[in-house]
Amino acid sequence: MSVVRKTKSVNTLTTIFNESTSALSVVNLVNRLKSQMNKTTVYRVLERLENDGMLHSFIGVDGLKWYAKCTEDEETHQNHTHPHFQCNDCGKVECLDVTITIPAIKNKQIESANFLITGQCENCK
Amino acid sequence: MSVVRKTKSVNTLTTIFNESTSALSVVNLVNRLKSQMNKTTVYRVLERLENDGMLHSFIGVDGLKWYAKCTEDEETHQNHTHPHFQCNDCGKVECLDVTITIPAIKNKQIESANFLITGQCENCK
DNA sequence: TTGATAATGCAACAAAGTTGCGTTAAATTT
DNA sequence: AAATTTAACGCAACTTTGTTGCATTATCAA
Ligand SMILES: [Mn+2]
Ligand SMILES: [Mn+2]
Ligand SMILES: [Zn+2]
Ligand SMILES: [Zn+2]
Repeated sequence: MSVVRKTKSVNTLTTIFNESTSALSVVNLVNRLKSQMNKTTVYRVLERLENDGMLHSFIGVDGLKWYAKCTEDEETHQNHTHPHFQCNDCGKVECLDVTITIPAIKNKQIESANFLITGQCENCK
Repeated sequence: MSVVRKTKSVNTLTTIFNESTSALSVVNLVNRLKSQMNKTTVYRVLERLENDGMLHSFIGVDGLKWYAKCTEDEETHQNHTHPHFQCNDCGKVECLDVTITIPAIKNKQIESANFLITGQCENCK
């Protein structure tokens, strides 16, 4: 349990992620919350929410950090290995509910996998 | 043809990649070549070598940019979609010669895919 | 050897993310 | 309800990665 106090910042970010269907970049959040909280706070709250299992993070094509809400299944079973999709046209990033099977790689111990698929989303293709 | 002059910097970096079996991060290259060339030059030469099809790049787990030599097959057929492996213990990054099949994702047009698998390499597991 | 210009060095900059520390405000105790 | 504790915050300064503009250098071909 990383978040021990329900602060205004925690509530704001929790609400944003609960109301969003897509992933959100830290840069985006820092910008739109500029008047409400400090950028350091954004980084720290997101980190805590991830530790709590509410959010998960990944790196986008541009190298920026993105966060998305975990599904109930993920929160309980820590099954966080799903691919992400980033639209090259509108920039939207989403979690994909598909399973990608990783072949066994000889002499290597696999711990986690990050899949990032890019292309055109439903609105842009 | 992006590289039109065989400069000392181009030769240095070409040799490094020809002699390396693993991928190399730009940060690493900038550091070890500090006495030989400017960091701007490192960035620019790598960009040109990638445009020429000799190297390909990808983003590591840490968000840093990595480069690796393309295989002959990749140089000719532009078949650059292979996974990469990053060792969590020693930090080594390699290209993996395995095929990962991306399932069709409805309502989305897939353009490219980045796969990054992390774990322990042969030396560290 | 000379001339055109691709490539480099350098310094300044931009953007993402981190750190330290004093202050504020949640939550708990009295 | 007031006092206490300390998690969380704001702010400023900093670090790191990567980029840009421009003067200078060195490659290559005429
Ligand atoms: Mn996701
Ligand atoms: Mn590769
Ligand atoms: Zn789109
Ligand atoms: Zn290793």
